[in-house]
Amino acid sequence: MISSAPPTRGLGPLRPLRRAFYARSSLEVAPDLLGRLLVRRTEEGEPLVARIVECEAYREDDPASHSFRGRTPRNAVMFGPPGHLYVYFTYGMHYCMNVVTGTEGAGSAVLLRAAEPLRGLDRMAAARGVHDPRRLCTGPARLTQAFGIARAQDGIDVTRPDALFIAPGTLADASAIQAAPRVGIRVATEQPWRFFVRDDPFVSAPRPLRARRGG
DNA sequence: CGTTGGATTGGCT
DNA sequence: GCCAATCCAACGC
Repeated sequence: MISSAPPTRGLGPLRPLRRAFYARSSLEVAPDLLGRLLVRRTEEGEPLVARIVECEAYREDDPASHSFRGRTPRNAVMFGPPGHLYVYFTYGMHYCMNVVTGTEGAGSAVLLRAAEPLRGLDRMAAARGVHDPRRLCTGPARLTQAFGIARAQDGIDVTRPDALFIAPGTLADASAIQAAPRVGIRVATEQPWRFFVRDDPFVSAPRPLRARRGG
């Protein structure tokens, strides 16, 4: 018996991608995040791990971006150095998380929208209040809630092997990466800056996970 | 200082 | 398909 690990793919090394990974255009970083592993370390237990399957690029010349109208206290982290976490609160109840990209002062980031939970599903379920694996990390606010990310994590450095980072995992096949318009925005809807793994069941649809007749 | 609406989700019709 | 939940940033006066 070599291993008692669950029968998933090997995770590879759980160490952070370096800052150079993030120091590129959000349009380059976003598709390069698909298949990577989001890793959450807390004081207790093994780390939470999920495979990123969907994200969206935002940039400063982009009317849909929080950074479009300049720096404010809320979006300040977006204008800082790459490789930091930008967490924002919205709709009075939800947090969403981005990784800052590009050069310091640019104001670009990638919104993490959905992931396939791989480790620590029980604790994700406890944080979310549901158990269906497809409802744990499928959607930006769900992902953030499952990972215990909130205002306190705004600005943390994701190139450190601390609270939250992204490990190399296995980049999704280029042939499986699909681009489409971003979700939930009212402007710049013509830009295909949402990137996701085609046919992956953990990608969020505009109305995901509703019971479908015969489905 | 008042108003508006949001990079969402879950529940009901 | 529709809408409430529930806070607060952004903006106009």
